[in-house]
Amino acid sequence: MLIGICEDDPTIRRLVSQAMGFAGHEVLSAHNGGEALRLFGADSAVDVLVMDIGLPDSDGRDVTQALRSAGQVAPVVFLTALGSVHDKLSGFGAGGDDYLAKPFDVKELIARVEALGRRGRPTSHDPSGLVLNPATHGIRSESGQVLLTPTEFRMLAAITSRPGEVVRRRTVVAAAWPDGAVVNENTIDSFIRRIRTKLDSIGSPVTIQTVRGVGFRLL
Amino acid sequence: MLIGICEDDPTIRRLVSQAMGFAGHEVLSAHNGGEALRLFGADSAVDVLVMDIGLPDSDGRDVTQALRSAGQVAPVVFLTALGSVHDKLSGFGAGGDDYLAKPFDVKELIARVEALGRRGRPTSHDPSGLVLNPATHGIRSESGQVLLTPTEFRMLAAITSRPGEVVRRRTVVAAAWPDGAVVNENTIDSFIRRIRTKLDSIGSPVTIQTVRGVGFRLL
DNA sequence: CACCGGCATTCAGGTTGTTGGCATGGTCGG
DNA sequence: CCGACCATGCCAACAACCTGAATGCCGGTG
Repeated sequence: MLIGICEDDPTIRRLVSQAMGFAGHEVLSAHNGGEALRLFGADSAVDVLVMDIGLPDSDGRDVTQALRSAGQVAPVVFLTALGSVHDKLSGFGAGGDDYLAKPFDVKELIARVEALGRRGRPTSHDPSGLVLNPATHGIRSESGQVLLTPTEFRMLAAITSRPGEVVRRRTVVAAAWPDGAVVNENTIDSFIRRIRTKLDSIGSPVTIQTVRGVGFRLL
Repeated sequence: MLIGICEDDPTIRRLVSQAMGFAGHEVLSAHNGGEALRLFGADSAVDVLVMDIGLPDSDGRDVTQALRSAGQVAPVVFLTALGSVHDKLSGFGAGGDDYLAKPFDVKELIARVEALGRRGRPTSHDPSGLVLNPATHGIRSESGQVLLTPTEFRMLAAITSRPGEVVRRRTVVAAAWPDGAVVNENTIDSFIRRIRTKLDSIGSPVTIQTVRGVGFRLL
């Protein structure tokens, strides 16, 4: 895996880099927020980001949000000297996926990073390598990544949960509108269309096939 | 899972619906036998049916048999106010798979429903090695698989529900057009032909034999 | 408060797969 | 050998679906 690190303290940076190297991962490191924005944009292939919250030039949460709006969907682990619940929550609010208070055990960091990187169906190992990130509503394949809207994401999640199998329209609706809202049939098609557009905007190898009169399936 | 419930008592209906929702299942509910026949036909994707025996307009066992001959193969749990052994046996005789006496514990109902749902996943009880999947309208044999259209699927389901036995033309019609539509005799042949074509496009070992003047039979 | 941008929803029109039925030719039973 | 029944190929109508664009609905911003 390729891990992106944004951390101003050189000691921690080197420590983490070495440990990741031992664990078999590559590391790309940034010293501050500005560098992070350059290195970890949407075209960067990092699998997981490790982000210090207390950066010299900015707040790691702001950097993360900037990266998100630039299209970066990789999961993020925040590092911070502050251990309060409030900070933890604001970390998640900023689109973070995990949180670790300094001082931390390097092994724990590695474990969490690897867990995030693995995330994707453990059961139905989908052959496409399409990874959905619930924290950010982002999806990524080998060839790119893109952010989905909440409804788009729920809908796609329902379909990818059974790759290769047909998912009924009714099921897709139940997943996309959990409150049981009644929507025009056409609305479903509109969403499917936009998802398809986004899928192939990142050159994804997977496609959503429609099975007339039944539903959709991931191929 | 998609659970179909047929129960006239609104209290029980709501109770069960909510509980199923909590357990992560979708629910489709019918108030009486007639509605059940419309909602839970062969093209319905229900994974398990919960059927009250004491319905206002009919007997749940009769409804179940009607659904069976319409090609519905999902397992059924019967609910009843009567707890006698006799009723229990007649429930099994009607093609039921489990039995629960009122008043019942909702947790127990959920447990049984889930057990049945897991047990017969791609449901079809036919010995020929042909597997029908109601959720996807797909059929599979050792040698391959195809997707059928909704009408094709209902028709084939009716025939495979009695492998080896002759199914009358009128029975096939009733299964394929549950709304009681009147169709040209020739239309049946057209569909049979399409099904046959798809069957041998996957090199299926089973074939549909026509019994002149009577109907069809799976061999 | 007016404006803007993103999201959800709906509409209208074109496109395609499914249906149901026709015409034709074959096959079976008497 | 004839009529009833079934198989086959084909086509028109329809419903399901796709597509592009317009509308309404917030939450944030100047």
